[in-house]
Amino acid sequence: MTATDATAERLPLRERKKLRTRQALIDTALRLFTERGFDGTTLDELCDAVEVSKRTFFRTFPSKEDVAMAPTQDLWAAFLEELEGREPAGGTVLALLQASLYAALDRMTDEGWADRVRLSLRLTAATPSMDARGRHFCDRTLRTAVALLHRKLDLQDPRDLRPRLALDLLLAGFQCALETWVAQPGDPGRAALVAEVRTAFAAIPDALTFEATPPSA
Amino acid sequence: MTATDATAERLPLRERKKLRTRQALIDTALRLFTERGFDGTTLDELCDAVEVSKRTFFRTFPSKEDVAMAPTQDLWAAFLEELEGREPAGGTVLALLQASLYAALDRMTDEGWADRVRLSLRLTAATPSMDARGRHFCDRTLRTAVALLHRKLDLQDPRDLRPRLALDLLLAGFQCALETWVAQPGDPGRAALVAEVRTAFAAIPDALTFEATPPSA
DNA sequence: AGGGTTGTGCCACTCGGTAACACAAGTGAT
DNA sequence: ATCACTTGTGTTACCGAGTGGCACAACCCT
Repeated sequence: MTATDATAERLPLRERKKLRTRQALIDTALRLFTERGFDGTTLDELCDAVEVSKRTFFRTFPSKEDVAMAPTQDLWAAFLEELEGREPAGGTVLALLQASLYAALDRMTDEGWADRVRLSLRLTAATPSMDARGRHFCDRTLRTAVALLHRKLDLQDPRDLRPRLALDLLLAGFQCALETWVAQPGDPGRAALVAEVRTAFAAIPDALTFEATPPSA
Repeated sequence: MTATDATAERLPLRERKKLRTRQALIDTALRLFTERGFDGTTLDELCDAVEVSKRTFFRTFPSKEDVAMAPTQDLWAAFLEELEGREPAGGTVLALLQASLYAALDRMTDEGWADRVRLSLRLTAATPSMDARGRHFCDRTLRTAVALLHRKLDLQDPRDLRPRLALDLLLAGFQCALETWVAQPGDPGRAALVAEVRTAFAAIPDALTFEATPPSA
């Protein structure tokens, strides 16, 4: 319907159908989960609403949690693609990573993307099992990216922790940005998110030198 | 049997029994999960082995995953206590956090602790649902610590990201240390883990300034 | 010893997730 | 158009995690 249409214009009919039910599942899931809560919605109800069998659901998504986290997962997939496409040429690794993330954000041109991400994040914050799953996914992406960096930078020592730590910083900053963005009133769009990301990234260097002065002093 | 004995010397009989079955569940779970795999072991089998009803299991642990992650959770609880007990007095926040973690590690004096953690981590690495749950727990600890820091440092701006980022760095470094430690041959003890932590923490400043030089140059 | 409290075992149940198999729908040929 | 072939879907039956309710036993206090 909304997101994948541009890229799926001329696919075989079968594939288009699959994408349509996939998108319907995502949208309906976000709606139902938001209305009745994640645990308050059974998979059967969701499948009834979309008129799909439970079997089909699990062919499309690996778990109940994943259907509501598709929007953010798209972003991370784009991030990995961007990182893959970039060549290291001067500047810090952290800057390279940040540039990839900005580019990935720029690619999320879909109309409802920001709203879906917002719904998804609110659900994640309210649902432990979704939170857990989300962090697991994040970590898998991080590991893929670490391996990619090691390859791209041609690092001799596989135990060199610097790429890993840089990625952790990127992730931490982005998480912060997402949290403040999703807490904003109204429906701030993608641009507002990018602004938050810039703020968060700007705070990174200070985090190391941040002095622990006692409050009385 | 092993860990909580020192502190539980003279508790009411009922509490001691509870702790004993708890410890038995942890040890048996680590053994069974390691032998047959996490998914290859049903809760019924575990409960039969410990001679406890499934109902009792869920009164002791909130999920099947948690029983195998108790050792690390003990460490994080100790970390929070240490952080709570320390007063900020000069030095960076990051150093304060690192000191708390070292102190928490020093408190894990239990004989089998290192071995249990190793088993637990290997299981976690091999079991997605355990990994997810573990990261969720880590994040909850992080949030508690962030709130604690904001209170202790008497920060005016609740959106100040520096404590959060510093904690993320601490966590990232510790995760790195755990991974390399658990991959070491033999059964390195707690001291070896502390050494790995020092190495990882030493790499943190470099992560920011790490240059992305192309491999050809 | 006896009454109150608290943990435990058993039973039945819901729901997420999977396997097997039959069937319908899309695809590509003649 | 129609035929075989491939591929996605629905149905049924099932397993295992996790929960609620209730009776019962074990501990604790006096």
